Amino acid sequence: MTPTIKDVAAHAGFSIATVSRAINAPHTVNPVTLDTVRRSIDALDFRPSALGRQLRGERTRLIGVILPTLANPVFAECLQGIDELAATQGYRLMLMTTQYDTERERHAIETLREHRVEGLILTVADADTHPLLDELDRAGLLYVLMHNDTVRRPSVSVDNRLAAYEGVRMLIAHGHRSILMLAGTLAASDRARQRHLGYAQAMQQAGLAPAPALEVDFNADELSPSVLAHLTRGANRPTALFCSNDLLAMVVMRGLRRARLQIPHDMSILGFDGLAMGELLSPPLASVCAPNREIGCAAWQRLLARVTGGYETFSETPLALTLPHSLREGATIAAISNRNETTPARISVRA
Amino acid sequence: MTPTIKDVAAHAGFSIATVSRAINAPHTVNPVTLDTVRRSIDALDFRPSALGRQLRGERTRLIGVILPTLANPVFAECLQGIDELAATQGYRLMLMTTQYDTERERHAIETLREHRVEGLILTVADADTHPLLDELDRAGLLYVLMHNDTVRRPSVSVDNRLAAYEGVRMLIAHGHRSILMLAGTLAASDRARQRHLGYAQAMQQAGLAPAPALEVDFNADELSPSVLAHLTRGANRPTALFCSNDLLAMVVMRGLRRARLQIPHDMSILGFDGLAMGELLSPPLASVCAPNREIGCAAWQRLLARVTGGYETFSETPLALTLPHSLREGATIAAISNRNETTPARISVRA
DNA sequence: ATGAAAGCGCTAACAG
DNA sequence: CTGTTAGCGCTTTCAT
Repeated sequence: MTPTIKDVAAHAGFSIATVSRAINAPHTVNPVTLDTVRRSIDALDFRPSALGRQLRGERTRLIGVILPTLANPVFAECLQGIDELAATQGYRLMLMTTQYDTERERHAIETLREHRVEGLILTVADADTHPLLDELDRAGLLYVLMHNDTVRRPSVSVDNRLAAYEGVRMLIAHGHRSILMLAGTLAASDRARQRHLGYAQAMQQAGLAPAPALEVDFNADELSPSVLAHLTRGANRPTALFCSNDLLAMVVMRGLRRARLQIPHDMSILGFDGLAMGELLSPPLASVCAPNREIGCAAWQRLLARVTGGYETFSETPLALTLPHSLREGATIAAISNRNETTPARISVRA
Repeated sequence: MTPTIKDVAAHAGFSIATVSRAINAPHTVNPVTLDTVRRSIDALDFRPSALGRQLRGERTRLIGVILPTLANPVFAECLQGIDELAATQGYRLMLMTTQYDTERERHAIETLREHRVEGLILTVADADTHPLLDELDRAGLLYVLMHNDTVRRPSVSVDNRLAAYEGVRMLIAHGHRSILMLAGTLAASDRARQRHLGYAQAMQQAGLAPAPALEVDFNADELSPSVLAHLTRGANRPTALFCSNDLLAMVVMRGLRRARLQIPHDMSILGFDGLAMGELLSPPLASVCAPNREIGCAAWQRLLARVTGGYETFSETPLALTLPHSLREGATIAAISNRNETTPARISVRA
């Protein structure tokens, strides 16, 4: 069906070796021959099989990418960065998503290894304790994590703790004293932990009491009554919410609006991720921003350096590469008077 | 480095054929042998090379996916659908993005063909006149388009013309008479054309004058003065905008807000795509919704049917599969009194 | 400058 | 039930 190098050789009247050379090292073959061969290649619409090549040579120029989901633009943004560089440098991407499911993670890694990918770029729930990553280490398969917050493994991320700390300090600077952190239900992730740590530190430093993260079901249409109760009831109801990611922040805002709360008048909102889309919201979402696309690019570059560089196993740069974060003030944060947080917050012009 | 079937054979003391059988047809080998072989496989951490397999067998179980960009969630949503089914059915995805660049499209197709993908799922700017697709037809490489609106090629989409028609009718039903369509600058796409057609039909049918689509730069931070002039100036300024996609709608809304226009009070907005995220906006974005995820799923199923089914070249179902669209009323549309469109619109409770 | 031949990792006849 | 062998499409010595 599909023509092979043999067909070309026969058509051109040369050996397959010559055809191979004509393709891979044109200068080593007689110009006239070269021309003939090329004509045959065109005539047959021949396309060298990557399979055959890869089997022969060592390099597959294939990189595996494993992401939790594409429903969250954070990962789509990272992937954009990766894809851009991959395309430039002649590498192919094999993509698999896991929905944070360990079984699917295992399966993805397995599949990708069977395809002899030269390396892996991935995001997992919790990197430190992930057995599959230990396995990769043992097997010597190169990988770089994105977003995972760990010093034990090759990774690219922001300083989640510090970033969250600064974000919450900003809330405090705006006069908020009762601040709650919200997280998704599956949020046993390393970065969610770090973000909560930063939240807690900022609170304590201001002499405020940090609370455990409140879990919110991402997919529910409405906020659950119990969550809503937490957010609205009496005495020391929170005036600001720190959401562990932007998508969650958006879901929460919708829930609050449906419950007739106004943002930021009745509740200030701070997200995390810095989704490009957040800026398009009304009001623009305040967020602790990670450079998602750049994280993807950096992960790619680190991986490629190791893949091509070869042997500098460690001792090079630190395992964890930390990229700078930034604060997007947005307009979902209102300053409030410090007088009395139990009454509905008042709008301040300073916001 | 990586162990091969030979290593396993040597380690187990059997031939490579037996090892191969132990893997692919366990029931055909002696249980004791099987056990030994499996032990060796584990001991060596052997993983059969997909390369070797593919080279031998006909099937690569590899599908290429070519998307314009992942920055627009429309495509990420489609990809989710594809990926879900691919994972279930044991296929691998090779992903490439093009940024609507023809050269990159060519390159992506080329690369994917070299990898002997069994089929292609893709979205291009304009399917009807796309020379590369003709080439695919000629070469007999199976493909299915997503979102492209054409009857000439295998595709899955909504009826863009009809959907847009209904959307604009909805605007008209809300009392709007001066309605403008906005499109992205690179919007020479087949679906943008169909959507404009639907817009024009709805307008004409209501005795209103359709205007050419107004081009808006997607990436600019602010709306250009000339665009803004179109939207706000005097006599018959539009009271509603039909945006050719949701992302554009969001950008436009930001621009309008910066220009101190209120939505929907001063301007009603209707998007197209039905991004999941649109529901999270405030106000929730009215949109003509395509079932993006399902489009991905359907494209996958059609492709796989052809890939595995084999020979029913045509005569089966029609080339273009049209999935049902829906209207999401959202809250970016206000009803206006029909009296006098030249004065600022008034809020109506009916919205 | 070109060709013959080996071999990459694997599967599939075909023998035994 | 197991082994031998050929060959998938290609690159790469090694001769010529």
